[in-house]
Amino acid sequence: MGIAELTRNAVHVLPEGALEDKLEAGRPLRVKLGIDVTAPDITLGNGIPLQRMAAFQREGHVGVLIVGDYTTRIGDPSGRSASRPILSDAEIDRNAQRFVEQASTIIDPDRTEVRFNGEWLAKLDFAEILRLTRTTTVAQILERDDFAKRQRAREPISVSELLYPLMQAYDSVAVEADVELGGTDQLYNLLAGREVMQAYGLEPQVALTVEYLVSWDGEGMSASRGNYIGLKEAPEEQFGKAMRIPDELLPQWYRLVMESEDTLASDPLQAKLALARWVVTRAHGADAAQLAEAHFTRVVREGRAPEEVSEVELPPGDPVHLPAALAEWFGLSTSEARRLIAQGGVRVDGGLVGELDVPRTSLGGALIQAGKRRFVRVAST
RNA sequence: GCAGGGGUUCCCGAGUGGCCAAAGGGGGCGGGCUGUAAACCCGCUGGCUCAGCCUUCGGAGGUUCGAAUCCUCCCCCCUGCACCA
Repeated sequence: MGIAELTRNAVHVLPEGALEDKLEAGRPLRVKLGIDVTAPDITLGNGIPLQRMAAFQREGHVGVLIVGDYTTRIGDPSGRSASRPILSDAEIDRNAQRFVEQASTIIDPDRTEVRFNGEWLAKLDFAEILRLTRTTTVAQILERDDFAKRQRAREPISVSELLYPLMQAYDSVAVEADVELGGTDQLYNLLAGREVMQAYGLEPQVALTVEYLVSWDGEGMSASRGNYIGLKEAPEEQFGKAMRIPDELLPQWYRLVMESEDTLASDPLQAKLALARWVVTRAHGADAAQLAEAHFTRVVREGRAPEEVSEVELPPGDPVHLPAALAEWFGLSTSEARRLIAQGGVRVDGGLVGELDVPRTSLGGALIQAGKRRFVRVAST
């Protein structure tokens, strides 16, 4: 146990020796992790630092989960950055609600404080904000790698974005964090938190960053990029997406996600199946994992229809104009549906479709397939 | 404020009067193959009951038989200068 487990998969634990000192004090440490509310899902990527939080909790420490509702509400006023859409209050609240539920697949909810940063940020008046801004300099903030890159690339940086690290740092002041967790991309923000805490007369937090989980597209997993597995996503989705990662990423996923020391089985398919099973099991339990795997085997590997297929109604008219019907059933545009048919991607009861207009009688009760894994059953007349 | 450079289809990015629904790449989708929703190969990728029609190139007008491409005004971004409590 002890420190090795707490810092598993860590990249930075700064400053050196500080964590040890805090642990020696013997009191429960407050371990902070902030999460954005821009997307409704917490991802397997967020799971990596959450797993560290869980490790601290097992040692008797307290997790402090910060929901960035206020930071999200403010958004990015440049209006240019699509990566930070401004959400409505209702959406933010709904997302925040789901967060705790999702995070609880990893952390111990009984040893977790959930705090919304609007709780303190909303109360700051201008004078206090100025006090906060005096703790740092523009040069320091621009040092941060992504700002530096955008400067070089001559991309816009709004002033409010420069304030983000300070807001996050202030969170640490508000909750009196002992340790702040984050991906390696967060290193700057975590260190900024130290300086600001010090300026506010608090003992600065320890910055603990963990490796960033790389997704199937080779990019860091993030909700805004869409390349993620949600911690509470449907079992079949989780399973399929896990099977989607390239073989080369398996060792990293084993280490970061499963925290497994296993040298991988020589058979990458088996290794990946085991990973997929593991992910679904943690989120939904072993039974769900088994069902998800059965679904995967049946639909993806064997190319058969799933056991459960949702039922749809036939549109009026005879013959039935298939592009319009498919568009309706599968949420496509009729043009997409046409292409799908033209490319041999549509089957009715297993038979390839060539015609755009099909007699009504041939569709009643039929199994319609669009592509490899989209199925629908037409209600029998 | 002044000067210069920019805003193109989901993203990046070509395109400077007709051959442009717009190159190329990414992503996505479909097909093939397979050990997987890996890898690889091929195709498709604005909409529409589709050999045709309709709507797109920051916005609004205009020139022209014809505009993403030319003109006018406006909005936004970048760089430099000026300003700098």
